[in-house]
Amino acid sequence: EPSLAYDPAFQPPAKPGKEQVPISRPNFVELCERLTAEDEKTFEELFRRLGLSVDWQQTYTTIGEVSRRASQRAFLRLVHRGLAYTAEAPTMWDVDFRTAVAQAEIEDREVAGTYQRIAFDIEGDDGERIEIETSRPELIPACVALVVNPSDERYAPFVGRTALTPVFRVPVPVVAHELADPEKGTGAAQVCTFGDVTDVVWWRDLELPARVIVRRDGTLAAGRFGEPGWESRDPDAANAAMAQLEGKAAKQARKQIVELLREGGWLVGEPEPVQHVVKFYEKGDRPLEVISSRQWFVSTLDLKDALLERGRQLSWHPAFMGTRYASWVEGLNQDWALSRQRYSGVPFPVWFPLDDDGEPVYDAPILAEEAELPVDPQDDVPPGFTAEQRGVPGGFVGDPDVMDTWATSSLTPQIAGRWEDDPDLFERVFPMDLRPQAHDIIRTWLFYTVLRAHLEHDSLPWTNAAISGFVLDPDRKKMSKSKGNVVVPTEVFERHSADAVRYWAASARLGYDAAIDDQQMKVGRRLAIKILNASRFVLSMEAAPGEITEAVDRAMLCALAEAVDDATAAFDGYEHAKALDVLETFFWSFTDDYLELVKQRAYGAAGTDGAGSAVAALRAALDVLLRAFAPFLPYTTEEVWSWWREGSVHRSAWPLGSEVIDADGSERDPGVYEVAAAVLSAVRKEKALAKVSLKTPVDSITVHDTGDRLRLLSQASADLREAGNIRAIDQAEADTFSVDTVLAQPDAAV
RNA sequence: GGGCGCGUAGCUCAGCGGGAGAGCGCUCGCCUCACACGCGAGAGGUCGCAGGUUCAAAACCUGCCGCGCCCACCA
Repeated sequence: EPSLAYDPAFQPPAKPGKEQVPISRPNFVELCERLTAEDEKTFEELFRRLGLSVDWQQTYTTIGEVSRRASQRAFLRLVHRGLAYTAEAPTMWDVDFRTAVAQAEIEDREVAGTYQRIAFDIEGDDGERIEIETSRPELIPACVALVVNPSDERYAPFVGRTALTPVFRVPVPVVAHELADPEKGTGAAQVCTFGDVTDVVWWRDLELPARVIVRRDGTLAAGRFGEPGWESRDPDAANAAMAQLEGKAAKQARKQIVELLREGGWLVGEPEPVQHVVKFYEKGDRPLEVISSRQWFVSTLDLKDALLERGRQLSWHPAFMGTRYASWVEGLNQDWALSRQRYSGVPFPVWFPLDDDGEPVYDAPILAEEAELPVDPQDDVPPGFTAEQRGVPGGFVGDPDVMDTWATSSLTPQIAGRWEDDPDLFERVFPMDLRPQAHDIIRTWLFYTVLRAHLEHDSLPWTNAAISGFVLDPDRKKMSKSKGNVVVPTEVFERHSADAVRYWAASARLGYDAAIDDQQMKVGRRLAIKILNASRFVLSMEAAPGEITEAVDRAMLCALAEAVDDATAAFDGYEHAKALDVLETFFWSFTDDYLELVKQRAYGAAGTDGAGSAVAALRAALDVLLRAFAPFLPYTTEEVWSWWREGSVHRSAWPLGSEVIDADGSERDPGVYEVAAAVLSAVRKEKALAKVSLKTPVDSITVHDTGDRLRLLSQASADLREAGNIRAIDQAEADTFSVDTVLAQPDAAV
């Protein structure tokens, strides 16, 4: 409640009740700051727990001094270059929030409405009429013309003549304009100031007068009919009718005027209920009105082509998201309405001089000096004035408006790069590499950021845009507070661990929605536990690592090198889910096949050299795998890393295939590993089908395969015999792979 | 009205010109000295529908159907 004074003792109720509590503006701002501090803590705890690699010394707030200065500086520079301007213009307006809103904050909603067919009399004649159809008859007092398509022969005789509005008997011209659609309604439309954006176009193009009747709170009020600008052939009737609409909101006024139309015989037929699409402020409950008001704008319409080109220069991940940006830019129909009639926000660094009558001179704004920023024109005094001159004729007044929040957010790269405050840093980091964000704010955060960088730096703000989908609830529904289906991150951390949640999140591709999936998180948890156990096992081998001489050891490392290179390529293409998949596939084969194959040799079954080769290969693989999994499972990998390595795995280098195996220049060939794993798997299958334990001895197996693969198999036969408890391995050349297995007879074992 | 994306095993998805796949779930078996928070195995699909191109189509082209989203001057 703006009239209340600051109350230092004010305490909000412990629990919010239904009753609104009046509070002064300074107290309100204080509470906002308290809540913000709490929320910041909550977010930091959440981000830390998630294991995000945030540099916590590089934080900023969008209302903080650095951001206010950057926002105001960027704004002033646009004003000086003529790219930001103040103008009285019809703008989309929310009658509940009582502020202008930008095109980006508007959304369409389908609502129930009614079309009424209404007759306008042609003046000075014998009962000729033009009929129109409208869903907003309450705007008839604001009607300034009737419009038809120039090619519409039905109405050609009327163009240039004068019609009289029903009820109010206001003379309005019948005019022609291309945008009038012969197919819609009757083909003739009333032009009102202002019913929608099309009205604004007609009003501007056809240079029509304005008769505004919608006030900023959404209620109706007209001028006095009969006076200049409000001509009427029957002023008394017009004023009497208007008296019935005065002060009513659009919806109520609509009912009222339909009655007046009916009484006067101007209503043709009965009103027809329809579902139609109406523009709403995304946070609003009532349809937007178009209201003329003084606002700050930033030029965008003249830049469409340049902004489309910026969109083409940007690397989109996935690529099709660039289409959304393009269709948004192509559909722009107004400059960016930058000012908001709100309490909280970054103020404009602007004052207006007051003339001798105490009226603001909007054409001559007084701009702050860059060196003084940030300023608050409500407290600070403009250059050349004294505090006593505030609000008095010949003095000045501060611009009361604040900027659209996107005015600050669109400077994120500049603010984070300490634009103008640290030129060396800025030079090094701008343009940045990557903007990660979801697709819902392409038209706002992404678009405005591209716009600001284009205007201020003649460049893109970053080279890549990684556009994610939404996290949906477990039933694939969009989460919303009102539906009560919001899943709080801390809940899933508690249930599954941060690494498991990251695993699930990393499995979702950019651009596609992902539903909260407990099963998938359990799989992630299982992978994490498997890494812990396998690592413990590898590091428990007592044999000293030696030279990697065994063919199967080298082959496993070749397979690992390929997996790592595939994962690297996937990451380079912003396909983190694919990178994870490749690594995971290798890892499960590593534990299920390779570890089983070399387990006995690593224990020493084939002597010191064989053990040394196995242990060295195992450790080399583990070292690489931990680094490769580190971005996905930061806690698990860091834990294992701490068992045997110095420092943090997150500061170690990303692994490359070349460091694993190519050092000696030999060719990569994972063949021995693949063939041995296939044979081991075939033997396990026989045991499973026979429903016997996997340690059941095997008398002999006969491997049928091509000569090449049999030669590879020979290099791993000792490991294979140990792993499968096989006494003899026979080979037979064949075109296709198969294994005959002869299990040992139970009585033979006795 | 225009556009984008998606429709593959019960579920979540990968594959995007030459063998129909993975994980989960389900069924069966196994306490094998890293892990029973585990291990092994099995069953399960006319790849939305209809045409076309091709020696060959889940994949390419055309049309349709369904779902989701974006944009639109919606009188």
